[in-house]
Amino acid sequence: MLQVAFIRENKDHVLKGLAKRNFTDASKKIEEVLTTDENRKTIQTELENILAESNKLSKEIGLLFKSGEQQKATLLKEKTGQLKESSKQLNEQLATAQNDLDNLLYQIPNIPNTLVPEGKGEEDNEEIFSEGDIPELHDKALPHWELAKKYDIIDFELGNKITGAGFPVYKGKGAKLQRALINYFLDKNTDAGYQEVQVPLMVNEASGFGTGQLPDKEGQMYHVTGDNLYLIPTAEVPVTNMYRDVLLKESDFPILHTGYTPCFRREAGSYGAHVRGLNRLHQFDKVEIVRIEHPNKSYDALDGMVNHVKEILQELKLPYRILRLCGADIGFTSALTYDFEVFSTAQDRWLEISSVSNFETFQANRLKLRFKNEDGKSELAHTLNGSSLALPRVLAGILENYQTENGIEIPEVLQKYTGFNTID
RNA sequence: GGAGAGGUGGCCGAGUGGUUUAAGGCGUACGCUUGGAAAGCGUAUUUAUGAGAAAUUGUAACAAGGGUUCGAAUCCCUUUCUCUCCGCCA
Repeated sequence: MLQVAFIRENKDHVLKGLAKRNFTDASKKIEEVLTTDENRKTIQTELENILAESNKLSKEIGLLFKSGEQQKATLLKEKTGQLKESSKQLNEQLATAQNDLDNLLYQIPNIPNTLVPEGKGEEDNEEIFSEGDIPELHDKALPHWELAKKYDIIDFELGNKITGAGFPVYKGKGAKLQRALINYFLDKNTDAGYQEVQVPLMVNEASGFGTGQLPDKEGQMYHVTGDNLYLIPTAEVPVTNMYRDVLLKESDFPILHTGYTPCFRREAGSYGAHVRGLNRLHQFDKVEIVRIEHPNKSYDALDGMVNHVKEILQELKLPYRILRLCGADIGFTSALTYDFEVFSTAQDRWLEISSVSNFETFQANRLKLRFKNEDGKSELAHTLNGSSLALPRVLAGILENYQTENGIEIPEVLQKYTGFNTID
């Protein structure tokens, strides 16, 4: 969530940013925010004056009682009674104004970085890099869901029976390949300085709110109503929330974490060929990297994360490209996002396998994640995160791109983790 | 899940209705002292937000939320977390 002070002081910049996102009625919304905030301030000042007055009187009454001047005290009591009445009213008004303001602010997305291209949809995302040869597959090449069946390594029907669509069962070498990928990713990340953490897979409301899933996007998460908890849609939520309500020192930067978790997403409304096989699941595994950075360093950190993910894909020898998401496609909370897509040769399409973003202070403001700067003042930190990587689509990419007529080769870098070189 | 006891500042710990943002201690910072260090002495040491050029100052916060009262860390209610005992359990 943006800070009102920021909106007030950078109105033009905010409006331009919202225009890039094709945000409708931006200037109307922003005006509404500002007037609501002014209103809130006026009420608050008035309330505080009344409270100051009544605090003063209360002290006097206390002194009068002590010195036995009951009558005078009783007189003053009547006065405070009136003050109390008006402070009650003002309090209600203040709560309403604050609530109105919050509701407005929740609707306003993060302001995109200047690098973010204009655009109307995902077709306007800017490809900034691509690498890896797209293999020439043999005539009988199959999409991964058929390979999975042929070699009996992923069973989608079994998942349907146990839970429902989107909850596959990985078997034998499929399960082992998945575990190998997780270990490989975690090792790469910890080697690069990210501290490994294991975090809860369910979070409370405050955490969902902190990273921006709540209040608007609760439909994407599974809600455990009995205990009012949510299954995490990504490790970003619990990992970033480790730093909710935290006041850091400058020397604490940079903070780097990596964590492996299953992720749960309802994906309501998705259907068709795009959700076939491993393309889109309700439960999937992901290794995440999260950084908390000084505002001056966050864009260097973002580049560092992009390069890190690049290195992993190079080692896996998968054909991939990097997109800089345009204003229409970038997430609500992000200021700049790079998507990594791996080419799924047998499907002839790109699959998103990582999304690396800088949220600047957008999450930190909600999280109350601050640090003491050189002047001794507290300032919001920057939060960043990215996938390194999302497992199912990497798996799909490997199965499809590494298939031969005799079986599926295992990328060399993974062989020491799997203990086998082919699936056949 | 049942019964009981608790939650106070960076930490320990006092405080059961009235100049208490909160004694005392520890820690930390600065100064004095010292050849240097320790000890000692002195000073400082929460956050958010409003006003002010600044010194300063208003308001709020003693787990969270609500209530009683002129006045709440202190009394009442709800929620939550921790500890002890019992139950269940990988």
